[in-house]
Amino acid sequence: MLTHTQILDRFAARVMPEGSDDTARLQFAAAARAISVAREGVARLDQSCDQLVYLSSGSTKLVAHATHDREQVIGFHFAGDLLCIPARAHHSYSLVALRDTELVATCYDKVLELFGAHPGVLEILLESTRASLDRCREKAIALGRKTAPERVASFLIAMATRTGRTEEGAMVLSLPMSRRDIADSIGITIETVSRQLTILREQGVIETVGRSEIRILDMQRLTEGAGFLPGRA
Amino acid sequence: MLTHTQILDRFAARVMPEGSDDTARLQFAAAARAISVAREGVARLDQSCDQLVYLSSGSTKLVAHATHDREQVIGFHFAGDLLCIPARAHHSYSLVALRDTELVATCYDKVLELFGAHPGVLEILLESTRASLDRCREKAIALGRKTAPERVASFLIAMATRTGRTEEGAMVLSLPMSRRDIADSIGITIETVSRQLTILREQGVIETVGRSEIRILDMQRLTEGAGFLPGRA
DNA sequence: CGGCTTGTTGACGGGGATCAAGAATTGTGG
DNA sequence: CCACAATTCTTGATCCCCGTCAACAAGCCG
Repeated sequence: MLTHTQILDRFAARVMPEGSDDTARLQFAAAARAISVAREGVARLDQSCDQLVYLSSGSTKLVAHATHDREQVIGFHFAGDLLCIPARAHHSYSLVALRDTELVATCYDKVLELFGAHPGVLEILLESTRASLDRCREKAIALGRKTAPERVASFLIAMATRTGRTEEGAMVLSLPMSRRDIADSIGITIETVSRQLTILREQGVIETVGRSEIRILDMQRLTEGAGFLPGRA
Repeated sequence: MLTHTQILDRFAARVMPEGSDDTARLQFAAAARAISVAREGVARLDQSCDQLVYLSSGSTKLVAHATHDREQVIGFHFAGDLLCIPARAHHSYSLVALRDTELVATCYDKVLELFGAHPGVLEILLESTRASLDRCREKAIALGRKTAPERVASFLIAMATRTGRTEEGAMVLSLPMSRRDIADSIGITIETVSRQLTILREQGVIETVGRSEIRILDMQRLTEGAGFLPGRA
Protein backbone atom coordinates (compact mmCIF):
# COMPACT_ATOMS: atom_id res chain seq x y z
CA MET A 1 0.00 0.00 0.00
CA LEU A 2 1.43 3.30 -1.08
CA THR A 3 1.01 6.56 0.73
CA HIS A 4 -0.83 9.34 -1.00
CA THR A 5 2.40 11.21 -1.44
CA GLN A 6 4.01 8.24 -3.14
CA ILE A 7 1.06 7.86 -5.48
CA LEU A 8 1.24 11.51 -6.39
CA ASP A 9 4.95 11.17 -6.99
CA ARG A 10 4.39 8.31 -9.38
CA PHE A 11 1.85 10.34 -11.25
CA ALA A 12 4.25 13.26 -11.36
CA ALA A 13 6.95 10.99 -12.74
CA ARG A 14 4.56 9.74 -15.42
CA VAL A 15 3.07 13.04 -16.49
CA MET A 16 5.78 15.54 -15.69
CA PRO A 17 8.86 13.83 -17.00
CA GLU A 18 11.53 16.45 -17.29
CA GLY A 19 12.26 19.63 -15.44
CA SER A 20 8.79 20.97 -14.95
CA ASP A 21 8.93 23.71 -12.39
CA ASP A 22 8.10 23.00 -8.81
CA THR A 23 5.41 25.64 -8.64
CA ALA A 24 3.25 23.76 -11.12
CA ARG A 25 3.98 20.50 -9.34
CA LEU A 26 2.83 21.89 -6.05
CA GLN A 27 -0.27 23.40 -7.58
CA PHE A 28 -0.99 20.08 -9.16
CA ALA A 29 -0.53 18.23 -5.88
CA ALA A 30 -3.07 20.61 -4.37
CA ALA A 31 -5.60 19.99 -7.15
CA ALA A 32 -5.17 16.22 -7.49
CA ARG A 33 -6.79 13.65 -5.26
CA ALA A 34 -5.22 10.30 -4.50
CA ILE A 35 -7.88 7.62 -4.10
CA SER A 36 -7.79 3.99 -3.05
CA VAL A 37 -10.52 1.75 -4.33
CA ALA A 38 -11.14 -1.75 -3.05
CA ARG A 39 -11.94 -4.63 -5.39
CA GLU A 40 -15.41 -4.18 -6.92
CA GLY A 41 -15.51 -0.65 -5.58
CA VAL A 42 -16.52 2.39 -7.58
CA ALA A 43 -14.09 5.31 -7.61
CA ARG A 44 -15.89 8.34 -6.22
CA LEU A 45 -15.03 10.93 -8.83
CA ASP A 46 -16.33 14.37 -9.57
CA GLN A 47 -19.00 13.82 -12.24
CA SER A 48 -19.35 17.49 -13.04
CA CYS A 49 -16.22 17.75 -15.18
CA ASP A 50 -14.11 15.37 -17.23
CA GLN A 51 -11.60 13.61 -15.00
CA LEU A 52 -8.04 12.71 -15.81
CA VAL A 53 -7.07 9.57 -13.92
CA TYR A 54 -3.71 7.91 -13.44
CA LEU A 55 -3.70 4.31 -12.24
CA SER A 56 -0.69 3.81 -10.02
CA SER A 57 -1.60 0.22 -9.15
CA GLY A 58 -4.38 -2.30 -9.78
CA SER A 59 -6.74 -2.57 -12.71
CA THR A 60 -10.12 -1.13 -13.55
CA LYS A 61 -12.99 -1.18 -15.97
CA LEU A 62 -14.54 1.98 -17.34
CA VAL A 63 -18.28 1.43 -17.35
CA ALA A 64 -20.93 3.44 -19.16
CA HIS A 65 -24.50 3.35 -17.94
CA ALA A 66 -27.30 3.59 -20.43
CA THR A 67 -30.59 2.81 -18.75
CA HIS A 68 -30.15 1.40 -15.25
CA ASP A 69 -30.04 -2.28 -16.15
CA ARG A 70 -27.67 -2.00 -19.08
CA GLU A 71 -23.97 -1.45 -18.71
CA GLN A 72 -21.36 -1.22 -21.40
CA VAL A 73 -17.74 -1.70 -20.43
CA ILE A 74 -15.87 0.87 -22.50
CA GLY A 75 -12.46 -0.44 -21.67
CA PHE A 76 -10.14 -2.05 -19.21
CA HIS A 77 -7.17 -0.23 -17.77
CA PHE A 78 -4.07 -1.37 -15.96
CA ALA A 79 -1.41 0.09 -13.68
CA GLY A 80 0.42 2.96 -15.35
CA ASP A 81 -2.43 3.89 -17.67
CA LEU A 82 -3.73 7.41 -18.03
CA LEU A 83 -7.37 7.76 -18.93
CA CYS A 84 -10.19 10.23 -19.18
CA ILE A 85 -13.57 9.71 -17.55
CA PRO A 86 -16.18 11.90 -19.22
CA ALA A 87 -18.50 14.05 -17.13
CA ARG A 88 -22.08 12.91 -16.87
CA ALA A 89 -24.10 13.75 -19.97
CA HIS A 90 -26.35 11.55 -22.10
CA HIS A 91 -24.78 8.62 -20.33
CA SER A 92 -22.82 8.43 -17.13
CA TYR A 93 -19.46 6.78 -16.72
CA SER A 94 -17.90 5.20 -13.70
CA LEU A 95 -14.59 3.60 -12.94
CA VAL A 96 -14.79 0.27 -11.13
CA ALA A 97 -11.81 -1.51 -9.59
CA LEU A 98 -11.23 -5.10 -10.67
CA ARG A 99 -8.57 -5.49 -7.99
CA ASP A 100 -7.56 -3.20 -5.16
CA THR A 101 -6.51 -0.10 -6.98
CA GLU A 102 -4.79 3.19 -6.27
CA LEU A 103 -5.27 6.16 -8.51
CA VAL A 104 -4.90 9.89 -8.84
CA ALA A 105 -7.75 11.99 -10.20
CA THR A 106 -8.03 15.61 -11.29
CA CYS A 107 -10.27 17.75 -13.40
CA TYR A 108 -8.97 17.55 -16.94
CA ASP A 109 -9.47 21.28 -17.33
CA LYS A 110 -7.37 21.93 -14.25
CA VAL A 111 -4.50 19.94 -15.72
CA LEU A 112 -4.71 21.88 -18.96
CA GLU A 113 -4.79 25.12 -17.02
CA LEU A 114 -1.68 24.21 -15.03
CA PHE A 115 0.26 22.48 -17.77
CA GLY A 116 -1.16 23.95 -20.96
CA ALA A 117 2.21 25.54 -21.61
CA HIS A 118 4.21 22.34 -21.01
CA PRO A 119 4.67 20.43 -24.25
CA GLY A 120 5.93 17.35 -22.41
CA VAL A 121 2.73 17.00 -20.40
CA LEU A 122 0.50 17.68 -23.40
CA GLU A 123 2.34 15.10 -25.46
CA ILE A 124 1.81 12.42 -22.84
CA LEU A 125 -1.87 13.28 -22.58
CA LEU A 126 -2.19 13.22 -26.36
CA GLU A 127 -0.42 9.89 -26.60
CA SER A 128 -2.63 8.20 -24.02
CA THR A 129 -5.78 9.69 -25.53
CA ARG A 130 -4.79 8.41 -28.96
CA ALA A 131 -4.20 4.95 -27.51
CA SER A 132 -7.65 5.01 -25.93
CA LEU A 133 -9.17 6.18 -29.19
CA ASP A 134 -7.47 3.41 -31.13
CA ARG A 135 -8.77 0.77 -28.75
CA CYS A 136 -12.22 2.30 -28.73
CA ARG A 137 -12.34 2.20 -32.51
CA GLU A 138 -11.29 -1.44 -32.55
CA LYS A 139 -14.02 -2.06 -30.03
CA ALA A 140 -16.53 -0.24 -32.20
CA ILE A 141 -15.70 -2.57 -35.08
CA ALA A 142 -16.22 -5.60 -32.88
CA LEU A 143 -19.45 -4.28 -31.39
CA GLY A 144 -20.89 -3.18 -34.68
CA ARG A 145 -19.99 -5.87 -37.11
CA LYS A 146 -18.69 -9.00 -35.49
CA THR A 147 -20.38 -12.25 -34.51
CA ALA A 148 -20.18 -13.67 -31.01
CA PRO A 149 -17.30 -16.09 -31.81
CA GLU A 150 -15.31 -13.27 -33.44
CA ARG A 151 -15.88 -10.96 -30.49
CA VAL A 152 -14.58 -13.49 -28.01
CA ALA A 153 -11.55 -14.23 -30.18
CA SER A 154 -10.82 -10.52 -30.65
CA PHE A 155 -11.14 -9.95 -26.94
CA LEU A 156 -8.69 -12.71 -26.08
CA ILE A 157 -6.19 -11.42 -28.62
CA ALA A 158 -6.47 -7.86 -27.33
CA MET A 159 -5.89 -9.06 -23.78
CA ALA A 160 -2.97 -11.21 -24.89
CA THR A 161 -1.42 -8.13 -26.50
CA ARG A 162 -1.85 -5.99 -23.42
CA THR A 163 -1.23 -8.33 -20.50
CA GLY A 164 -0.31 -11.77 -21.82
CA ARG A 165 2.87 -13.64 -20.96
CA THR A 166 4.43 -16.54 -22.81
CA GLU A 167 4.90 -19.79 -20.89
CA GLU A 168 6.03 -23.06 -22.45
CA GLY A 169 4.97 -21.88 -25.89
CA ALA A 170 1.46 -20.96 -24.75
CA MET A 171 0.15 -17.43 -24.25
CA VAL A 172 -1.14 -17.24 -20.71
CA LEU A 173 -3.72 -14.73 -19.56
CA SER A 174 -4.64 -14.07 -15.94
CA LEU A 175 -7.86 -12.24 -16.50
CA PRO A 176 -8.73 -9.92 -13.63
CA MET A 177 -12.27 -9.54 -14.91
CA SER A 178 -15.29 -11.82 -14.57
CA ARG A 179 -17.33 -13.35 -17.37
CA ARG A 180 -19.85 -10.61 -16.77
CA ASP A 181 -17.21 -7.95 -17.35
CA ILE A 182 -16.11 -9.66 -20.53
CA ALA A 183 -19.69 -9.94 -21.72
CA ASP A 184 -20.41 -6.29 -20.95
CA SER A 185 -17.23 -5.34 -22.75
CA ILE A 186 -17.91 -7.11 -26.02
CA GLY A 187 -21.65 -6.60 -26.07
CA ILE A 188 -22.95 -10.12 -25.58
CA THR A 189 -24.30 -12.09 -22.60
CA ILE A 190 -22.34 -14.11 -20.06
CA GLU A 191 -24.01 -17.26 -21.34
CA THR A 192 -22.77 -16.61 -24.85
CA VAL A 193 -19.25 -15.88 -23.59
CA SER A 194 -19.33 -19.14 -21.72
CA ARG A 195 -20.58 -21.09 -24.72
CA GLN A 196 -17.93 -19.63 -27.00
CA LEU A 197 -15.16 -20.42 -24.53
CA THR A 198 -16.47 -23.97 -24.33
CA ILE A 199 -16.32 -24.28 -28.12
CA LEU A 200 -12.76 -22.93 -28.21
CA ARG A 201 -11.84 -25.37 -25.46
CA GLU A 202 -13.36 -28.29 -27.36
CA GLN A 203 -11.43 -27.22 -30.47
CA GLY A 204 -8.20 -27.25 -28.49
CA VAL A 205 -7.59 -23.56 -29.18
CA ILE A 206 -7.56 -22.62 -25.50
CA GLU A 207 -7.36 -24.20 -22.07
CA THR A 208 -8.89 -22.74 -18.94
CA VAL A 209 -7.48 -23.11 -15.45
CA GLY A 210 -9.84 -22.10 -12.68
CA ARG A 211 -11.93 -19.04 -13.36
CA SER A 212 -9.36 -16.49 -14.33
CA GLU A 213 -6.56 -18.19 -16.25
CA ILE A 214 -6.80 -18.82 -19.95
CA ARG A 215 -4.01 -20.45 -21.94
CA ILE A 216 -4.04 -19.81 -25.66
CA LEU A 217 -2.64 -22.95 -27.30
CA ASP A 218 -3.32 -22.14 -30.95
CA MET A 219 -2.93 -18.42 -31.55
CA GLN A 220 -3.13 -18.80 -35.31
CA ARG A 221 -6.50 -20.53 -35.22
CA LEU A 222 -7.76 -17.96 -32.72
CA THR A 223 -6.63 -15.13 -34.99
CA GLU A 224 -8.33 -16.72 -37.98
CA GLY A 225 -11.59 -16.70 -36.07
CA ALA A 226 -11.31 -13.08 -34.97
CA GLY A 227 -12.68 -11.52 -38.14
CA PHE A 228 -9.52 -9.57 -38.87
CA LEU A 229 -8.47 -8.60 -42.35
CA PRO A 230 -7.04 -11.58 -44.19
CA GLY A 231 -3.37 -11.62 -44.98
CA ARG A 232 -2.26 -9.68 -41.94
CA ALA A 233 -1.34 -10.47 -38.36
CA MET B 1 -12.77 25.10 -55.28
CA LEU B 2 -9.80 26.17 -53.22
CA THR B 3 -6.22 26.10 -54.35
CA HIS B 4 -3.84 23.86 -52.50
CA THR B 5 -2.19 26.88 -50.95
CA GLN B 6 -5.51 28.13 -49.63
CA ILE B 7 -6.31 24.73 -48.14
CA LEU B 8 -2.94 24.64 -46.43
CA ASP B 9 -3.51 28.14 -45.11
CA ARG B 10 -6.80 27.12 -43.60
CA PHE B 11 -5.15 24.19 -41.95
CA ALA B 12 -2.40 26.43 -40.64
CA ALA B 13 -4.99 28.80 -39.24
CA ARG B 14 -6.73 25.91 -37.50
CA VAL B 15 -3.69 24.15 -36.11
CA MET B 16 -1.17 26.92 -35.71
CA PRO B 17 -3.21 29.66 -34.15
CA GLU B 18 -0.77 32.11 -32.67
CA GLY B 19 2.68 33.18 -33.63
CA SER B 20 4.21 29.88 -34.55
CA ASP B 21 7.41 30.54 -36.37
CA ASP B 22 7.51 30.54 -40.12
CA THR B 23 10.21 27.90 -40.30
CA ALA B 24 7.92 25.26 -38.84
CA ARG B 25 5.09 26.47 -41.07
CA LEU B 26 7.20 26.03 -44.17
CA GLN B 27 8.44 22.63 -43.06
CA PHE B 28 4.87 21.64 -42.45
CA ALA B 29 3.77 22.84 -45.87
CA ALA B 30 6.48 20.65 -47.33
CA ALA B 31 5.36 17.59 -45.40
CA ALA B 32 1.59 18.01 -45.80
CA ARG B 33 -0.39 16.97 -48.83
CA ALA B 34 -3.52 18.76 -49.95
CA ILE B 35 -5.97 16.33 -51.49
CA SER B 36 -9.28 16.74 -53.28
CA VAL B 37 -11.70 13.84 -53.15
CA ALA B 38 -14.81 13.63 -55.29
CA ARG B 39 -18.12 12.40 -53.86
CA GLU B 40 -17.94 8.69 -53.03
CA GLY B 41 -14.20 8.78 -53.58
CA VAL B 42 -11.65 7.28 -51.23
CA ALA B 43 -8.86 9.55 -50.03
CA ARG B 44 -5.56 8.03 -51.08
CA LEU B 45 -3.63 8.23 -47.85
CA ASP B 46 -0.40 6.70 -46.67
CA GLN B 47 -1.46 3.52 -44.83
CA SER B 48 1.94 2.91 -43.33
CA CYS B 49 1.65 5.49 -40.56
CA ASP B 50 -1.16 7.17 -38.67
CA GLN B 51 -2.43 10.14 -40.61
CA LEU B 52 -3.57 13.48 -39.28
CA VAL B 53 -6.25 14.91 -41.55
CA TYR B 54 -7.82 18.34 -41.63
CA LEU B 55 -11.08 18.70 -43.55
CA SER B 56 -11.18 22.12 -45.12
CA SER B 57 -14.46 21.52 -46.94
CA GLY B 58 -16.98 18.77 -47.51
CA SER B 59 -17.83 15.82 -45.30
CA THR B 60 -16.52 12.31 -44.93
CA LYS B 61 -17.04 8.98 -43.25
CA LEU B 62 -14.22 7.08 -41.60
CA VAL B 63 -14.68 3.44 -42.53
CA ALA B 64 -13.08 0.40 -40.94
CA HIS B 65 -12.85 -2.79 -42.92
CA ALA B 66 -13.15 -6.08 -41.10
CA THR B 67 -13.51 -8.92 -43.57
CA HIS B 68 -14.14 -7.73 -47.12
CA ASP B 69 -17.92 -7.67 -47.04
CA ARG B 70 -18.30 -5.99 -43.68
CA GLU B 71 -17.70 -2.32 -43.10
CA GLN B 72 -18.11 -0.38 -39.92
CA VAL B 73 -18.43 3.39 -40.16
CA ILE B 74 -16.41 4.69 -37.22
CA GLY B 75 -17.55 8.24 -37.56
CA PHE B 76 -18.67 11.09 -39.74
CA HIS B 77 -16.63 14.24 -40.06
CA PHE B 78 -17.41 17.68 -41.35
CA ALA B 79 -15.56 20.74 -42.61
CA GLY B 80 -13.16 22.09 -40.00
CA ASP B 81 -12.70 18.76 -38.20
CA LEU B 82 -9.31 17.34 -37.39
CA LEU B 83 -9.10 13.57 -37.25
CA CYS B 84 -6.67 10.71 -37.08
CA ILE B 85 -6.75 7.78 -39.51
CA PRO B 86 -4.92 4.80 -38.01
CA ALA B 87 -2.33 2.93 -40.03
CA ARG B 88 -3.32 -0.48 -41.30
CA ALA B 89 -3.14 -3.15 -38.59
CA HIS B 90 -5.72 -5.77 -37.56
CA HIS B 91 -8.20 -3.75 -39.55
CA SER B 92 -7.73 -1.14 -42.20
CA TYR B 93 -9.30 2.28 -42.21
CA SER B 94 -10.21 4.50 -45.09
CA LEU B 95 -11.67 7.94 -45.44
CA VAL B 96 -14.53 8.23 -47.93
CA ALA B 97 -15.98 11.53 -49.13
CA LEU B 98 -19.75 11.95 -48.77
CA ARG B 99 -19.60 15.14 -50.83
CA ASP B 100 -16.77 16.68 -52.79
CA THR B 101 -14.16 17.24 -50.14
CA GLU B 102 -10.85 18.98 -49.72
CA LEU B 103 -8.42 17.95 -47.06
CA VAL B 104 -4.86 18.15 -45.84
CA ALA B 105 -3.05 15.00 -44.71
CA THR B 106 0.23 14.39 -42.94
CA CYS B 107 1.91 11.69 -40.95
CA TYR B 108 0.92 12.18 -37.35
CA ASP B 109 4.49 11.52 -36.26
CA LYS B 110 5.75 14.22 -38.58
CA VAL B 111 3.42 16.74 -37.00
CA LEU B 112 4.63 15.80 -33.53
CA GLU B 113 8.20 16.06 -34.70
CA LEU B 114 7.67 19.55 -36.12
CA PHE B 115 5.34 20.88 -33.45
CA GLY B 116 6.14 18.77 -30.41
CA ALA B 117 7.45 21.88 -28.71
CA HIS B 118 4.42 24.05 -29.56
CA PRO B 119 1.83 23.86 -26.77
CA GLY B 120 -0.80 25.54 -28.92
CA VAL B 121 -0.64 22.87 -31.62
CA LEU B 122 -0.57 20.02 -29.10
CA GLU B 123 -3.57 21.44 -27.29
CA ILE B 124 -5.60 21.55 -30.47
CA LEU B 125 -4.64 18.00 -31.35
CA LEU B 126 -5.50 16.87 -27.84
CA GLU B 127 -8.84 18.63 -27.95
CA SER B 128 -9.87 17.09 -31.26
CA THR B 129 -8.68 13.65 -30.19
CA ARG B 130 -10.69 13.89 -27.00
CA ALA B 131 -13.77 14.89 -28.99
CA SER B 132 -13.29 11.85 -31.25
CA LEU B 133 -12.83 9.63 -28.21
CA ASP B 134 -16.00 10.95 -26.61
CA ARG B 135 -18.01 10.28 -29.73
CA CYS B 136 -16.44 6.87 -30.16
CA ARG B 137 -17.38 5.93 -26.61
CA GLU B 138 -20.95 7.05 -27.13
CA LYS B 139 -20.96 4.96 -30.27
CA ALA B 140 -19.61 1.98 -28.35
CA ILE B 141 -22.53 2.24 -25.93
CA ALA B 142 -24.98 2.30 -28.81
CA LEU B 143 -23.32 -0.57 -30.65
CA GLY B 144 -22.96 -2.72 -27.57
CA ARG B 145 -26.13 -2.26 -25.65
CA LYS B 146 -28.85 -0.51 -27.59
CA THR B 147 -31.80 -1.82 -29.55
CA ALA B 148 -32.42 -0.83 -33.16
CA PRO B 149 -34.99 1.89 -32.31
CA GLU B 150 -32.61 3.38 -29.72
CA ARG B 151 -29.71 3.37 -32.14
CA VAL B 152 -31.64 5.26 -34.78
CA ALA B 153 -32.88 7.80 -32.22
CA SER B 154 -29.37 8.26 -30.80
CA PHE B 155 -28.00 8.73 -34.30
CA LEU B 156 -30.54 11.39 -35.17
CA ILE B 157 -29.87 13.26 -31.92
CA ALA B 158 -26.11 13.13 -32.45
CA MET B 159 -26.50 14.49 -35.97
CA ALA B 160 -28.88 17.19 -34.73
CA THR B 161 -26.25 18.25 -32.20
CA ARG B 162 -23.50 18.42 -34.77
CA THR B 163 -25.14 19.72 -37.92
CA GLY B 164 -28.79 20.45 -37.22
CA ARG B 165 -30.47 23.82 -37.72
CA THR B 166 -33.72 25.08 -36.25
CA GLU B 167 -36.46 26.06 -38.67
CA GLU B 168 -40.00 26.93 -37.65
CA GLY B 169 -39.59 25.12 -34.37
CA ALA B 170 -38.40 21.91 -36.01
CA MET B 171 -34.84 20.62 -35.98
CA VAL B 172 -33.88 20.11 -39.61
CA LEU B 173 -31.13 17.73 -40.72
CA SER B 174 -29.70 17.57 -44.22
CA LEU B 175 -27.99 14.25 -43.99
CA PRO B 176 -25.12 13.91 -46.43
CA MET B 177 -24.98 10.17 -45.88
CA SER B 178 -27.11 7.39 -47.35
CA ARG B 179 -29.18 4.84 -45.45
CA ARG B 180 -26.36 2.42 -46.01
CA ASP B 181 -23.90 4.76 -44.32
CA ILE B 182 -26.26 5.22 -41.40
CA ALA B 183 -26.73 1.47 -41.11
CA ASP B 184 -22.99 0.81 -41.23
CA SER B 185 -22.50 3.49 -38.61
CA ILE B 186 -24.95 2.19 -36.03
CA GLY B 187 -24.41 -1.50 -36.68
CA ILE B 188 -27.72 -2.55 -38.18
CA THR B 189 -28.97 -3.14 -41.73
CA ILE B 190 -30.43 -0.62 -44.16
CA GLU B 191 -33.76 -2.41 -43.97
CA THR B 192 -33.91 -1.97 -40.21
CA VAL B 193 -32.98 1.71 -40.49
CA SER B 194 -35.76 2.16 -42.99
CA ARG B 195 -38.29 0.38 -40.82
CA GLN B 196 -37.39 2.42 -37.76
CA LEU B 197 -37.66 5.68 -39.67
CA THR B 198 -41.06 4.59 -40.90
CA ILE B 199 -42.20 3.94 -37.34
CA LEU B 200 -40.93 7.35 -36.19
CA ARG B 201 -42.73 8.92 -39.15
CA GLU B 202 -45.99 7.16 -38.28
CA GLN B 203 -45.64 8.32 -34.68
CA GLY B 204 -45.25 11.90 -35.87
CA VAL B 205 -41.81 12.22 -34.30
CA ILE B 206 -40.10 13.01 -37.59
CA GLU B 207 -40.89 13.99 -41.15
CA THR B 208 -38.77 13.11 -44.13
CA VAL B 209 -38.38 15.26 -47.22
CA GLY B 210 -36.74 13.49 -50.10
CA ARG B 211 -33.89 11.19 -49.23
CA SER B 212 -31.65 13.43 -47.26
CA GLU B 213 -33.76 15.82 -45.22
CA ILE B 214 -35.19 14.79 -41.89
CA ARG B 215 -37.23 17.15 -39.74
CA ILE B 216 -37.43 16.30 -36.07
CA LEU B 217 -40.86 17.43 -34.88
CA ASP B 218 -40.85 15.97 -31.39
CA MET B 219 -37.36 16.09 -29.95
CA GLN B 220 -38.55 15.10 -26.48
CA ARG B 221 -40.18 11.90 -27.68
CA LEU B 222 -37.12 11.09 -29.77
CA THR B 223 -34.86 11.62 -26.77
CA GLU B 224 -37.05 9.38 -24.63
CA GLY B 225 -36.58 6.61 -27.15
CA ALA B 226 -32.81 6.97 -27.36
CA GLY B 227 -31.97 4.89 -24.30
CA PHE B 228 -30.27 7.74 -22.50
CA LEU B 229 -30.11 7.99 -18.74
CA PRO B 230 -33.43 9.12 -17.35
CA GLY B 231 -33.70 12.54 -15.77
CA ARG B 232 -31.14 14.21 -17.99
CA ALA B 233 -31.10 15.90 -21.35
C1' DC C 1 -17.88 -30.09 4.69
C1' DG C 2 -21.83 -26.82 3.46
C1' DG C 3 -23.32 -22.39 1.95
C1' DC C 4 -22.46 -18.84 -1.77
C1' DT C 5 -20.93 -16.88 -5.65
C1' DT C 6 -19.67 -17.57 -10.44
C1' DG C 7 -19.65 -20.21 -14.44
C1' DT C 8 -21.73 -23.79 -17.60
C1' DT C 9 -25.24 -26.06 -20.10
C1' DG C 10 -29.95 -26.68 -21.95
C1' DA C 11 -34.60 -25.23 -23.95
C1' DC C 12 -37.04 -21.80 -26.07
C1' DG C 13 -38.40 -17.40 -28.20
C1' DG C 14 -37.79 -12.91 -30.32
C1' DG C 15 -35.39 -9.05 -32.62
C1' DG C 16 -33.17 -8.14 -36.32
C1' DA C 17 -30.72 -10.26 -40.51
C1' DT C 18 -31.55 -12.05 -44.88
C1' DC C 19 -33.87 -12.74 -49.10
C1' DA C 20 -37.06 -10.85 -52.33
C1' DA C 21 -40.05 -7.61 -54.53
C1' DG C 22 -41.99 -3.22 -55.26
C1' DA C 23 -42.08 2.06 -54.73
C1' DA C 24 -39.99 6.52 -54.58
C1' DT C 25 -36.19 9.83 -55.89
C1' DT C 26 -32.71 11.31 -58.54
C1' DG C 27 -30.29 11.83 -62.74
C1' DT C 28 -30.15 11.96 -67.91
C1' DG C 29 -31.08 12.62 -72.60
C1' DG C 30 -34.23 13.89 -75.93
C1' DC D 1 -39.97 19.73 -69.21
C1' DC D 2 -41.01 15.16 -69.47
C1' DA D 3 -40.06 10.19 -70.19
C1' DC D 4 -37.31 6.60 -68.27
C1' DA D 5 -33.46 4.30 -66.55
C1' DA D 6 -30.74 3.70 -62.45
C1' DT D 7 -30.21 4.00 -58.00
C1' DT D 8 -31.86 4.13 -53.39
C1' DC D 9 -35.38 3.39 -50.24
C1' DT D 10 -39.36 0.90 -48.37
C1' DT D 11 -42.10 -3.00 -47.31
C1' DG D 12 -43.01 -7.94 -46.73
C1' DA D 13 -41.87 -12.97 -45.54
C1' DT D 14 -38.87 -16.07 -43.49
C1' DC D 15 -35.04 -17.62 -40.73
C1' DC D 16 -31.42 -17.90 -37.37
C1' DC D 17 -28.25 -16.19 -33.97
C1' DC D 18 -28.11 -14.91 -29.66
C1' DG D 19 -30.84 -13.28 -25.60
C1' DT D 20 -33.70 -14.94 -21.96
C1' DC D 21 -35.12 -18.05 -18.49
C1' DA D 22 -34.04 -21.98 -15.80
C1' DA D 23 -31.42 -25.57 -13.72
C1' DC D 24 -27.14 -27.46 -12.60
C1' DA D 25 -21.98 -27.66 -11.77
C1' DA D 26 -17.76 -25.85 -10.16
C1' DG D 27 -14.83 -22.88 -7.70
C1' DC D 28 -14.19 -20.34 -3.45
C1' DC D 29 -14.40 -19.30 1.70
C1' DG D 30 -15.69 -19.86 6.26
